[in-house]
Amino acid sequence: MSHNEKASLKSIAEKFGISVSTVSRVLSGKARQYRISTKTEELVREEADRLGFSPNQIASSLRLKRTRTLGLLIPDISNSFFASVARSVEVEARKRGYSIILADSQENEKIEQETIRLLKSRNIDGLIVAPVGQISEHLEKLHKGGLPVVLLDRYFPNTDLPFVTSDNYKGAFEATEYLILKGHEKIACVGGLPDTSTCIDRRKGYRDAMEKHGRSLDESMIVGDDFGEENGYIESKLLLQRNKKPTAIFTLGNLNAFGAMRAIVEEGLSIPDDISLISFDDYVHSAFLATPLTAVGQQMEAIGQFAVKLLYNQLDSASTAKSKGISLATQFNERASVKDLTPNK
Amino acid sequence: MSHNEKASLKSIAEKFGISVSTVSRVLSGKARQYRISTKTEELVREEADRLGFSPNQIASSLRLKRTRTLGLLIPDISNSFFASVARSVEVEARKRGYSIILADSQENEKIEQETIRLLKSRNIDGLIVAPVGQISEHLEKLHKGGLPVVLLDRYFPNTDLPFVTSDNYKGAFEATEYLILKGHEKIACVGGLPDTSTCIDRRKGYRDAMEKHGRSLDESMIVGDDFGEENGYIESKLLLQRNKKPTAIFTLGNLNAFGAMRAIVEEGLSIPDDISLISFDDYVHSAFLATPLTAVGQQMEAIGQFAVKLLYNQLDSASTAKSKGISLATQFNERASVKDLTPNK
DNA sequence: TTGTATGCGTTATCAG
DNA sequence: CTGATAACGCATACAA
Repeated sequence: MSHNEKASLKSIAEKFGISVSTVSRVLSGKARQYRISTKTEELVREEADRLGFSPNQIASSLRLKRTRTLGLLIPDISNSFFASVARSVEVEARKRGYSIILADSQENEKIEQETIRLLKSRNIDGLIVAPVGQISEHLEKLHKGGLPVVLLDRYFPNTDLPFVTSDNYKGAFEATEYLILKGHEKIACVGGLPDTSTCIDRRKGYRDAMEKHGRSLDESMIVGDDFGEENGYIESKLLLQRNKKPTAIFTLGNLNAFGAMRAIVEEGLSIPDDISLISFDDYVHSAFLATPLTAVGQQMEAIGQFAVKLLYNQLDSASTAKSKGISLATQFNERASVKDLTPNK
Repeated sequence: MSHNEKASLKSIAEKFGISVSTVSRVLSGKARQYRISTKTEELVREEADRLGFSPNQIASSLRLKRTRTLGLLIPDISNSFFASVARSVEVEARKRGYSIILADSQENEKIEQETIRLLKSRNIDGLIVAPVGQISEHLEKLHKGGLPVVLLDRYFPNTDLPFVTSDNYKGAFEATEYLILKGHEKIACVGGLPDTSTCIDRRKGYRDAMEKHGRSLDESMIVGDDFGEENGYIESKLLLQRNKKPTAIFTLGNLNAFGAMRAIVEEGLSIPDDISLISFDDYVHSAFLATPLTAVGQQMEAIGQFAVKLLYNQLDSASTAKSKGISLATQFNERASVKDLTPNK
């Protein structure tokens, strides 16, 4: 039956004694435009269906200089936040006929740079990237070189690279204010990679909330080197062993929060009785944690969709929309990890 | 400076008045083999570096009929199990010079089939797939058509498609036996998509453990339609409202477990005092759950690595290794979600 | 309504 | 040691 060498426009054309162009036109939906006879069109269509044939995208890409492929470069796809965003990106991209080449930079700048080069050599039409470091040159160069780029989660303030992120400032501000209104004075801010926009904005939200409410700003309460669990653990542990412990910890990322929990448990303390905890990044199953965690949720699905949309605006030359960047609202999910220290009225 | 049209073998060749072939040879590391003069080689190398140029993979792919691209088709990349496996696959594949086109079938057979077609038209060199349904024809056809395929997580017993999965039978057997040894009689088995190998094997493990220990096998205690949270919730809820409630629930997947927890909480019961819970699939942060969850862990990273390795065996024509399938050991993680019902000695 | 011819950028073959 | 050339499969300008 199907012992053909390998289907192609040519093989189909030969089978019916017609030309490759005709087959190409039919299969790329241009039968109308070229006024191909219904008979011919049918013939080709049926044969293609029978063979399960679709034109070779590689050849097409070479010819059209367009691969309909997007690069998605993520620091850690096993992190639930990024996994959710990635899913959204993939689904949204496929809707528009684009495939996703996934790459994991493993939170490593060098891998990020190498991978970008790799992706470029694969002729992606656009790149969605959650950058690892604070260096933006390589991305700006790409962008200026004509490759559509959209930043995810983190952005670079001094560039015009479009981005999609949450309103990190406001989310952090609200979380901190919530703690303050619950009567907390000594609030620690734990975790985050210091030079990333996410960390900077969240810390600023924290600071401004403290100031607004006249809380003294103890800089030694703002600690953290990255978004990892280990860092949350270490910094929390140190904080908890001080003379003047904080009464609340605000972690800047979901992994930081789990590290903090580990430290808290290890110190024999409990949440929220001994110490309150709030985290940026909500967790799918936060409600089932030992103490249901109060957290700042992000709109992962929307982030992914916007990223694709912003990229699409750049891909579609007709589009005039030149969005610079988008901040999405966060959601404050109050659960049970914060103790109310205000005197009962 | 770099206001070149677009770098290519040709543009570089012209710049130095040499031939495209020579440039190609240098840049594909065949300078030695073709005994290119050191001078020429240097020249080309430097220029390529200066431009950050790598040969166009699309053109190369067309010529070589090999894309160095693998398809990774997953039912839900936002599920932490698959996210971890995906990360491992991507890292392992990149090590070997392969890129990953990620596709999410959204637990939908139709999307799976369409996507496979899409991936094929993109000329992937191999496919790693965690199939949604119980239909294997499309995959067998692919495989017989010469496309290397490796199944992930689930396999089809009556085919010779190579697979990587956990030892689901043994993991489930151990979990069930553990419950029995803790004195449980009425043990429910909740969740799982009935016709998948994972579900079948896990249920068989459950059944055999029950039988081995002379427990009556109440078929109405084996319930579930899929691996989702909602199904875990519904089935658990129904079980808990029976006259003769189970004293323990064994869920067949991580999402099922969260559904079960939700039902348990909603019924005003507590784990493990009122009901014990064990789940297949461990959870990164199971230890921090309200009741630290006893669970059967899988080796996500190894699964991903093996998948790539098995695929690689097929890609590498020189290889004789024709592995049929691999089962990886599970790990039983005892925590605190199971109550000991045995009389104190 | 259809066909012919060209080129996309690369690699392999063959020829020097 | 190097070069010219053909071919990979497709899409389009041009021709009929």
